[in-house]
Amino acid sequence: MGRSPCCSKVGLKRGPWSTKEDTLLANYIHQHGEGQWRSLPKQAGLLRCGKSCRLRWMNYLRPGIKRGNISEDEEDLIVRLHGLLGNRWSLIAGRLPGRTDNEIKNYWNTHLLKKLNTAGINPIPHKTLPKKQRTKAPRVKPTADDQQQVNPIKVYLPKPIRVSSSVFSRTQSYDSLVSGSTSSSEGSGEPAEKLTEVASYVPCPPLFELDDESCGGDFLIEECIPA
DNA sequence: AAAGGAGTCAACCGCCTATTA
DNA sequence: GTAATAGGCGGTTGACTCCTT
Repeated sequence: MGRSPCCSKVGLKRGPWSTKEDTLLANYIHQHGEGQWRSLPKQAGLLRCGKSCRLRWMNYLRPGIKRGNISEDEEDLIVRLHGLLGNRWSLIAGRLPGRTDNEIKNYWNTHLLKKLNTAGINPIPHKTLPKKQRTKAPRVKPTADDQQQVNPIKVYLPKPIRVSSSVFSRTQSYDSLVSGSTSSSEGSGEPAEKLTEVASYVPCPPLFELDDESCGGDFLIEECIPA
């Protein structure tokens, strides 16, 4: 079967959004709510593809979006979550209120990858997620009743690994690890030693390496990552 | 001051999955 | 059961800005 294009590109505007377009989109969504992205541009009077409208709303116009100034805590959380989830940017973004998947993805590619590489850390501690396991939540909006009954999304995690507090403390930021300014490595100046210590930071072994039997039970991601 | 390189990030592309007809 | 459609996602691109020479 042929895939129809998401929209006819003839006559549609591309590139950066003007403030007028932003206003039109935001006003329309405030009045009618999100969704119906295909028909939205026409009804809102925008010469844009529906996907483009959705992206603009999700990454820029949506209320509550924080922009820039990713804090050390957030950075730390991104690295931890990436270690667990890999390039599942939308999932990672879901754990960082006000942050978008696009922003996190950009931040990872421009800042964190470099930082990790500099520190000699393999930024891909997990295996690529098998395509089969790419699951999504049902698109139907749950009712209030459903939300009470619905099971939280479970993520299979291996058993937690105890890492000696001499390697790093819970309060130690990722930055301090990468920069090597830990008290334990201070002054040692031994690159190999530092590398080993930092490698221990990777919070869990590869997430999807384990089959169901060897998994050792399911854990909620909340148990591993502080909200 | 100008040119070129590097860094950043908004937006696009194409694929995948879920839903609907 | 199958095809079409819609929404969502991750990867990539390219325009813009900043920095260095």
